[in-house]
Amino acid sequence: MTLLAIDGNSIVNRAFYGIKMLATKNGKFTNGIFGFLTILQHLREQYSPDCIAVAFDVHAPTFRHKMYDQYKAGRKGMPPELREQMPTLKEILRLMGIRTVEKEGWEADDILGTLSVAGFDRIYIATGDRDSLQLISDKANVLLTSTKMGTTQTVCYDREKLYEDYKMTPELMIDLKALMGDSSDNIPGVPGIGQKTATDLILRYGTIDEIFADIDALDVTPSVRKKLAEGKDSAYLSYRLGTISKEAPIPTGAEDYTVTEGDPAALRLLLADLEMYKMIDRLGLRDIAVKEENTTAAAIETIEASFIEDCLYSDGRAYFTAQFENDRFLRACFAVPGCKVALLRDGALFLALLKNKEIEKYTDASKPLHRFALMNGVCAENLAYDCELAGYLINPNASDYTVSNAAAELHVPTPAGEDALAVSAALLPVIAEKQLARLDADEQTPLYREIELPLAQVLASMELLGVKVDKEGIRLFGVELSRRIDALVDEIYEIAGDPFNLNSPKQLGVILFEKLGLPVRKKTKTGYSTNAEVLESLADEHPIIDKILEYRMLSKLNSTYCEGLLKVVGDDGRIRSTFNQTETRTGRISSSEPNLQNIPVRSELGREMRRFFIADDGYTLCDADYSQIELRVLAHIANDETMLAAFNQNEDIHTATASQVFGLPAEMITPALRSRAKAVNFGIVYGIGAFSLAKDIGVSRNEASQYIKNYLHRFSGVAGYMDSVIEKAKKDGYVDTMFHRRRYLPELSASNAVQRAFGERVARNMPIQGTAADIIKIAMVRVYQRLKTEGLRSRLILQIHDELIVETAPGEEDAVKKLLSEEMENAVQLNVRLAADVHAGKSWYDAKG
DNA sequence: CCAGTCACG
DNA sequence: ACGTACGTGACTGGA
Repeated sequence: MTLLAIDGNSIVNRAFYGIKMLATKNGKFTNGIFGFLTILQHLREQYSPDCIAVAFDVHAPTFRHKMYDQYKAGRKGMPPELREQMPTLKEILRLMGIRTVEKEGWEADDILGTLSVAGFDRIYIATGDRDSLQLISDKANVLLTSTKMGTTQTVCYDREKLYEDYKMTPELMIDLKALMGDSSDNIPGVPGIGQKTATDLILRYGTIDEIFADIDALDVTPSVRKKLAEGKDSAYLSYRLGTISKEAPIPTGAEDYTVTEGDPAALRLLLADLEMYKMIDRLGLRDIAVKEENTTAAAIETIEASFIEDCLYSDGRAYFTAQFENDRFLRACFAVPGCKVALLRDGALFLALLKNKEIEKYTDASKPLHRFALMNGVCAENLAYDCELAGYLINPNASDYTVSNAAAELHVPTPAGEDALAVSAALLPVIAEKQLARLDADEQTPLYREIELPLAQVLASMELLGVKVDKEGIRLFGVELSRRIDALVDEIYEIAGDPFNLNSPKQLGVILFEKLGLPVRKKTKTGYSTNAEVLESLADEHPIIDKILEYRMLSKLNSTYCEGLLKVVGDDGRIRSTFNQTETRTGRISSSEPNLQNIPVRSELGREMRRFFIADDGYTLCDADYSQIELRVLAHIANDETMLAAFNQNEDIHTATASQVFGLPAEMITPALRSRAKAVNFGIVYGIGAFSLAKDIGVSRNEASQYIKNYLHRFSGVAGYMDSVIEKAKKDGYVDTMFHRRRYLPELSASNAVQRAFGERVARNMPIQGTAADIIKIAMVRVYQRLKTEGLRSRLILQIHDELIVETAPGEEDAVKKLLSEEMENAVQLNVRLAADVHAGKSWYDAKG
């Protein structure tokens, strides 16, 4: 029989500090539990133990801790974020059929010690605490876990490995500690004797008994001899404190620790409450039927569908999941009454169903359906439900929004079945009902039905259309960049004296800060920081710096934009991106593979890239971007009279801000002052801090702090908003936008001040960024619809957060310009006018003002 | 697979 | 005493 004995406290601590703070949307912290279970599964897979014991310390009340237990006083108490996870962790272990062991007056160490001599053939002791190495024996191994770079690694120690690493036997580890002490455990050892001397003494003389038998006979320096003589009592006290007991009064039989079946159904429920859907999979609980209100989920029966009528549910609606491969239809599964699933393989029939306006459709993800329909020249009609979009609106903090995640979260029994597509389909009727009810309860139905659902079709259309590029132009630009890069590389190697990998911050750091001796301005956790901000501050120190900065810029342009984009140009000369609708925490869309939302513009050379984004023959590009949408949204939400007045009188907002902050009339605001005010405005939107503002505009921290004070004094509406939004966030646990898009903020209840401060900045920013995102989404849907209903051939092809681009057909330019500015400026009625600037041109470069 | 860097709004 | 503005995605080097 094999026993895995785990030091619960030690492992959960490692897990807690090794994994970034995870929390459920209700603000329950879960990272300690998650990390522990990850390590546990790892150990189970690697060592296949028959029996498992998890030992925990019993924590004495705090006063006792301080009064009597002085040797433990140096140990830090558990942070509340971890403490609150402990009862749940123990409950999870119980439901997994794993025994936990704790005994008043005994530490987890002692329990492990006792188990290390129990009647098993092999005992693996898992802990992060090196103390336990003394427990190694012929049948007991110690699995020492450590967290390196976020991942936990375990090293299996037996006698040999211990000797290899420490030149010690397990027994001598206690003697070693008796001499050198352990500050983390408040074990004094012999004062003045460190690891080096202690190891040396033990290697030469053996145990402390042998060392102290005759101190005068030892071949050591007089000072060491003196320290030993004075520290003898302390050494023996330390020996006793450092010896792990093997006599804790706990059960030691194999039958006591055999892993039982536990209660998988309850375990699945509990893990679902903790939103640990990946863990449910990893523990093989995905298909555990959850018993709820006497309903036991039945197994799925699959039938073939030959007619649309075969595909409908009892309410006449269609609930289905579909599978595509490169936009080719493979199959669809429809939930039909009686826990049956109808399998449809006929693409033509599926298309007919999609375009049928009478049938209300409920699906896991609608964008692929829109893509399929649009590719075949029709529109998917009457889509009432998209599980991903619903899940995203309910809580956008997750990473995916699958039907099975929703089922786990909502405690919906999962029917048994091999085919994930069929299982998801079978779940849809009940999942849809529950999620739609939740959206309603959270007042998100309009956001869902009028913004997100229609937007899915707009994004599908944009993805299919893509944007035309001048492939040859990009290639030539890349050739020119490569030429300049090669020349720069030669010059840099020449100055540095040796060739090295310029793309490696590590190697560059060695050259700059060791070889050339430049001053170190900032460090990262892995070494010297070499980012642009640091390099710019070193530009006057050495001529190599400017060349490196130029190299960085050119190689970024070449690798990401020239080479990267060339790889994804389609046969028709167009680039097609994916627009992700459930990615960001704020409600923005993101773009990937390739990202078309970060094409260079800020540097003149980078901006050249936009000359290669062009319109089809005879067409032009119409580019419309909102002017200061986030600040306008802020003015509205905060109902700030001063800011509203500035916008409504068409003043330049940064100048107006400068005028308020610096107490000068607008005519006296210099470009430098305006630029500072601009940074203040950005800071306000991001949740401002004096330090960062100071760094950004290069003034003292005090000065920056004064600007912020002035700002909040002059814009009292904004000041009031900043306070009230945080108050609301703390009360409700979430913030929301004008259109009720939500973001939960578990960070706000963190005990760590840095994390809490982050939560507060997010609370200030999300309603602003999110409302702006809502607004442009409304505009996108309307622009798309109007282009269609007005019979125009022009098409919306790109969105860059506050900017829309329409590829405009010959002769439609005036109509499109008018349509864009109308729909963007009138997407919502705020207390402030929304303004959009519209320009047309042959390329994106030309169309952008 | 993560950290560092840098492109965008 | 400590870390430092919101939201993204792509590329590179190196464990």
